[in-house]
Amino acid sequence: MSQYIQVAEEEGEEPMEVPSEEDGTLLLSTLSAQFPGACGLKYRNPDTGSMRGIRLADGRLYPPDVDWSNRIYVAVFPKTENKKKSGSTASGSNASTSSPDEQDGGHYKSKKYERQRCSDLIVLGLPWKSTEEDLRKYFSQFGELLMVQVKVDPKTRQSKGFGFIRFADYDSQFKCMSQRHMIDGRWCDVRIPNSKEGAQQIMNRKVFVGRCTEDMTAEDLRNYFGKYGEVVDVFIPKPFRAFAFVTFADPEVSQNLCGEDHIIKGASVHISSAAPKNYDRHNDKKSTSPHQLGYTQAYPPNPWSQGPRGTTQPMHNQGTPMAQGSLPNNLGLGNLNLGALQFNPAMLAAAQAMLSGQGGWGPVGLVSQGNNPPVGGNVTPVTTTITGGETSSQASVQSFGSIGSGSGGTMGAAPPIPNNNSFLGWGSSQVSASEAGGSPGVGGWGTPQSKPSGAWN
DNA sequence: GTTGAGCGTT
Repeated sequence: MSQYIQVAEEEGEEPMEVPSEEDGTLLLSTLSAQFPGACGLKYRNPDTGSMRGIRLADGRLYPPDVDWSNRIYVAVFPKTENKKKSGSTASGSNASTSSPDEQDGGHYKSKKYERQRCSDLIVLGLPWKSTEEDLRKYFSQFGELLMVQVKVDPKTRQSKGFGFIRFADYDSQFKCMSQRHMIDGRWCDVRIPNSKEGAQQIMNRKVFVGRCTEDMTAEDLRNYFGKYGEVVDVFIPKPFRAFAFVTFADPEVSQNLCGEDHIIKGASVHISSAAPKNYDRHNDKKSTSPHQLGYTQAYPPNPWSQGPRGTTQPMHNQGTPMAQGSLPNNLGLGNLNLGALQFNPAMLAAAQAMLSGQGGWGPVGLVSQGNNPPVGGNVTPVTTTITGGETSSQASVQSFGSIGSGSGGTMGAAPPIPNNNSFLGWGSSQVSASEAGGSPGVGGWGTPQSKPSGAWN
């Protein structure tokens, strides 16, 4: 049965509730949707005083007992991301880049966010009166800022209502983009600027594994590929169709494997890039518009952010982000080497159908698994009010306390999200500073929880 | 001293 599980980013911190599946397991994708980069769960065993790890298999976390009970779990992150643990010392030396799953020091290193570069971010919807100092104060909660700008009219010095920021590290950027922001009483959006479109290094985390044999189970593939990096999903079409999809947490791992042949259970499988789901096999090319490809949705890890020019797609497509634009030749099925007859056309068509059906695209950071959408129906906002110090400016952070389709509902049955920024009343709704501390003025939501001033998770 | 979808005097 489904229940909500309390998870904290670190022990002692305020937990957030994440929904389990009907079978009682917690999808790793559900966890990582709220805790980007998380790769597992643990909790402190009161009997022994030590931390106890939660079983993870095939992208699912299993309750330690008959259910999850009421204990508070702590999200586990790959060592390289656990900056808080490493403290301020030796932060520059990346002694280990391995994820916990990584074995035997292979030549594939899991870089996680290290390879993700920061971009300038545009901040839209700023109050006219907000200054760069205000922005710096507000956005510093997410991490070190390298740049803060508020665009003003050169003559009047009046703010144009938008600005730009840049974080020093991707993790900060990721966190910042994963939510909307209440700044001086207005909801503001942080997005990748249009001018930076295509400059992102979006890489597919999902690989196509061809020439699979029938005796290869998902566990086999997970075990095998686990030595190259953290595997977040394995998908084997049923009935047997001689191929599978393996999704890694790190797109670089996927890319490194592409083109290689590997021996699994005595059979030679071929690994190649999984095609985007909108690949147009009739014209033997992918769709021309990157927006139609879901590309603009692929980058911002903010699942609630609209894409530029209103191209927001429903978020029920699970899947992986895809190299696009900057990596023109690794898309589609053109790189599956038909000429070598490694796969027959029926197999390719079946593979494409699978990708189209279950979705090959998704936002970075929303580790996908199975057919479960990362965003469900009912969403409960958490509003944090942040007082901007002596400037008396007030800002609050909105994140989500729980995501799911509510009691009894399955996430798979969640309705698609409308393709516009009025979803959940955003886009046009603005909340006064006085309202911000209480119920957000966005329609249909339940009672928001409050968090201490300045808190982040 | 007004406005509220957008995209950056370098």
